[in-house]
Amino acid sequence: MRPTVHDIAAEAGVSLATVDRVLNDRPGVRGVTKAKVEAAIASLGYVRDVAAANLAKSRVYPLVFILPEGDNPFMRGLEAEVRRTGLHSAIERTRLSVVTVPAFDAAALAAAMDAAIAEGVSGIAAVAVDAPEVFAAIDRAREAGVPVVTLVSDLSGSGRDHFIGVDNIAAGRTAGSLMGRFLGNRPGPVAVLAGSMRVRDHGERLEGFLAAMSAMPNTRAILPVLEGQDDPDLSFKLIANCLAAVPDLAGIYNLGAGNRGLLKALAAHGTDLCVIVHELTGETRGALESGVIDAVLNQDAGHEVRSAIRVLRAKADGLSVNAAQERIRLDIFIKDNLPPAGPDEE
Amino acid sequence: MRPTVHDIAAEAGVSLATVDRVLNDRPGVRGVTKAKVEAAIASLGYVRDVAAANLAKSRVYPLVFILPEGDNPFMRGLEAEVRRTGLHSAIERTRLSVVTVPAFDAAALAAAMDAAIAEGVSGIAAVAVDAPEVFAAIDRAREAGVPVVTLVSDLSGSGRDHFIGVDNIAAGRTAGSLMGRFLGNRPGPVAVLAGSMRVRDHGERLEGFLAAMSAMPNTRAILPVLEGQDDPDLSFKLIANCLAAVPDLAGIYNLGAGNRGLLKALAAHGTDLCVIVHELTGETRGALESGVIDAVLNQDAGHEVRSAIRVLRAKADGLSVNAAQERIRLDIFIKDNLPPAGPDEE
DNA sequence: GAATTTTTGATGTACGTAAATCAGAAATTT
DNA sequence: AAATTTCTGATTTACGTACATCAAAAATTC
Repeated sequence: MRPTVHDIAAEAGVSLATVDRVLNDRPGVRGVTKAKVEAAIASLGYVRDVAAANLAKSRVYPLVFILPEGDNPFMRGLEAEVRRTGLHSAIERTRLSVVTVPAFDAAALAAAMDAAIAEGVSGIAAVAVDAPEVFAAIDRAREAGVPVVTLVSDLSGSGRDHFIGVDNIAAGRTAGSLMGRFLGNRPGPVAVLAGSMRVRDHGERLEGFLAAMSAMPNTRAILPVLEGQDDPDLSFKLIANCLAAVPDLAGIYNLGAGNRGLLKALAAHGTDLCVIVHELTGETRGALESGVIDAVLNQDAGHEVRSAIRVLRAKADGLSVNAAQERIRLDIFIKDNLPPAGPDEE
Repeated sequence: MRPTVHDIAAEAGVSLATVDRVLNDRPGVRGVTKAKVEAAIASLGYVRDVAAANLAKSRVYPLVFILPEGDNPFMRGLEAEVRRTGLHSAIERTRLSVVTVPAFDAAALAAAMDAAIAEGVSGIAAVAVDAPEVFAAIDRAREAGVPVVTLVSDLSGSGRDHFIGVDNIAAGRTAGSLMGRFLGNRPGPVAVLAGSMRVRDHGERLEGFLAAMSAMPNTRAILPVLEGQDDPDLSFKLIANCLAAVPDLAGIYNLGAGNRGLLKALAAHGTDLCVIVHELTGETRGALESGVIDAVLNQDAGHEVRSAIRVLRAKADGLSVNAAQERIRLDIFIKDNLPPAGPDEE
């Protein structure tokens, strides 16, 4: 049986009220007495029963997810995952809400964060935009005692409590390594399609990709990066032009979100290219199964949402987080280890 | 504010006691009344507050993990993970214990299960051995109302409530696909090292591997399976002999646990072979980083333990499980996406 | 040493549910 | 219609913690 506050009171030879004062940092306890109580806590190995405490406080945890607007399939999947999780998490005294803001709009993100703080949420998860306004908003959250985690795109150097997402440099390296090995000694250059180089994730992925490709035994030309702005039509045009202009093209790495345009261009082409992309969706899954795509790198939206909730709740309670458990892994999917289709793949 | 039992009583026009009888399936409620209460539950969207319920029941969940003895690194990692998790999970009213039994000993496993049932545990997680005794023991657990999940090695067709582990056929296929693609058009046969073909996992991995290899564009000879009994010395001898006898060997797939012997033989050889193995440990991590091993397929022990706990608790409470969340993924590691070393890698 | 302040104890209520008891009402049987 | 059985209500205690109040004790100040 785990010790309770009563056991501590008995062990320390004080009253329950005093134990309560020590446990909850209430004033009116002499240093000597406080030390006695703390010794009893330590010797009995007391751990507060969070469930009972929350019940007594009738505490709920309103958490806000701030996500970019637009038709980025990954973000929409993330949103769907939050909503789905929200249905089941009332049980755990958590109330989730989603706010969307224009993509890459630092001012809007900062405003949304301030609104959440004003509403008195107990935690914020946001896809960070790299701008001073956002740093400042995070600092304000910190002052207000509201924990903040960055989602998918980090903001290291800011006051954020935790980052939930993959290591994008490693993701790029992984793509480069697979591309190099899959191509072997087959000649021909490789094209890279990105959304925009102004986004930190994309920059990091490219960096890793180039590093891994240049470490391969046989050197291979990498064409200048195509920036498709994650727009299907523009991506289609860029890739179609590239396929026409570079007949000996050996592979394509899409490190951004615009897979739809890429796949459309490949369909018109008839492909024996090595194609590696990010994010497992219904479309990329189909292309993987049919052999158009060779590998998909993925971060699991469900895991990210659940991890964000666990971390924010732990931070709100002042508890520590299990770093190993909260690490988001980079999944490599080839057609042989595809998981059964989930509900969030369109 | 979420509705409580009091709200339901008011809504249904019955007393609190009656609501309690309906909620907990206690006898003494007429069909009409029961229907009224259930209607109220549905219309108010009542969900039982599990935390409060557990508090009231002062319920704890004693769970048993039954694992094979021996120096199988993966099993020992699993055990360490259970112990580590056990330290933190007292908070969640779960009490974990580990029982080890001789590997592949069906009678011992069945006896351990019966002992756990007799002790009144509220859930059993076991690495299943494929034998009638075990089927019978699972049935006895079922009759006693004790949920059972199989861990790592499944026993489909039995009464087990859930399987926690990877799809081993898909794992074999993945290994085969990677092997084929990494080798490209390089000639030479491939060797397969297993522990024992009498273990179901190993059989399934081989099956998947052979299927994927034969689906590759260029055919390639697969040497007869070497059975190293997961023993370092025997594995070393088998691989050393093979390397000597087959000078043009192109690759090795170890689908079992005996990586130590394999690595020792490779170290003495100086390798440009394509090597794919299972289970990320300190040794395989090092070999991956140094380039001796090309890919490691892994199932995360921490995830499996946490998943087993969640599933057993849900089953014990008669709740449903989130299948997508509980699916154990097959991780593909190459040197570029290695996670930081965890505590369970020796 | 008296007056004051600070510290401590005792006690009660609340959170949402479980579980038990006993009395009374309703339904069923005789 | 009476006796019996089956349901239902009212009430209480408990789980472990939070939080408030008031009185009593101890320490401090004057």
